[in-house]
Amino acid sequence: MGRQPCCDKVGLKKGPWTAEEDKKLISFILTNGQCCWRAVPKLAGLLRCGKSCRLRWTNYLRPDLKRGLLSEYEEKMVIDLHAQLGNRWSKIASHLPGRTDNEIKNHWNTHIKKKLKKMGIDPVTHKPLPNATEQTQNQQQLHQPVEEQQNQQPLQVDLDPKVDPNKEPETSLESSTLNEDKIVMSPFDTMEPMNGFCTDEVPIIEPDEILMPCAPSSSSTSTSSSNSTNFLEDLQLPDFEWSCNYNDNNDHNTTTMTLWDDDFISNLNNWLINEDDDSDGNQVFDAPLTHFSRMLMDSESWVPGLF
DNA sequence: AAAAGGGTCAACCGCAGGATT
DNA sequence: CAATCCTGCGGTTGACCCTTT
Repeated sequence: MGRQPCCDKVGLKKGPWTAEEDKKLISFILTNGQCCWRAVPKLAGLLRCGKSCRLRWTNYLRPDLKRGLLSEYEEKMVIDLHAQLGNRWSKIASHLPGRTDNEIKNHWNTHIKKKLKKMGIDPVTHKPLPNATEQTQNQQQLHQPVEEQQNQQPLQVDLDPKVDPNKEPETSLESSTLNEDKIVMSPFDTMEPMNGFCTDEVPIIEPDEILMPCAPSSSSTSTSSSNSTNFLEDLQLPDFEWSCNYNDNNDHNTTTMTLWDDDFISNLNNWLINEDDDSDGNQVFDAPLTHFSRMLMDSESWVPGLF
């Protein structure tokens, strides 16, 4: 009956990941794609449980991650989405490309929560705090309370084209049966100059849409990273330019999403091939440089859902 | 210069729901 | 159909870093 347990948790390493472990995990996933996480540690030669590998990959190593602080625009998105979805961080994250649920959750707990409290907004209910009438006026300009949103015609943003169009539209933000795929944008959003950007227009990167510069491009700056191992900084992944038709409040016309910094290919190649002297003498990955770019360009080489 | 305190965030834990046997 | 596993999610923790005293 059933299947074998995922991991026995005996002799498995815990705690911060080392650069060496990151190397192994990346090289494994680059060559094999995301398969059964349970098998990953064994196949990749890691003394971690599959869960830990998945977490490390999705929260830290995935090349399509945006790093650095959330922009003002992203913050507003998070606040609005949180008002609709509550603490469903993964749902919120799914509307913010390049951001992870963990990242958003952390940002919410460390930054946004305090900001909202300062502005006199209850971060849980998104309603004005009882003793914060003064601040409330302030915040109303930024983010209207839920009740007022309900009185105004909320803008229905259908984030999922598969949603039945004949469905009764959600009119209450506090509906306990809120369809998480239908996001009611706050009036704040309707007033905010969106420059044509809607959440349902967030471009989804398909693997075959990822353009990998084969030749090293001119130097580009890597995004800030507060990485304990400095691993990604070392990688210097080449920039992936994706044009978003929205502005954040800093008047940026485009948002650059860093996919791979420009020296990634050569760095990774050096790293995995030349520098990879495992203590046990195993070469983790010995594909030539060209293999990488071909693999990354060829959609068929990707396991669906790798990103 | 050192200690204390606070902030940040990567990683772990436990649970739920769906999948598999 | 029941038992078990797998994956993903949200809450929490603790190590590290920065600022203040």
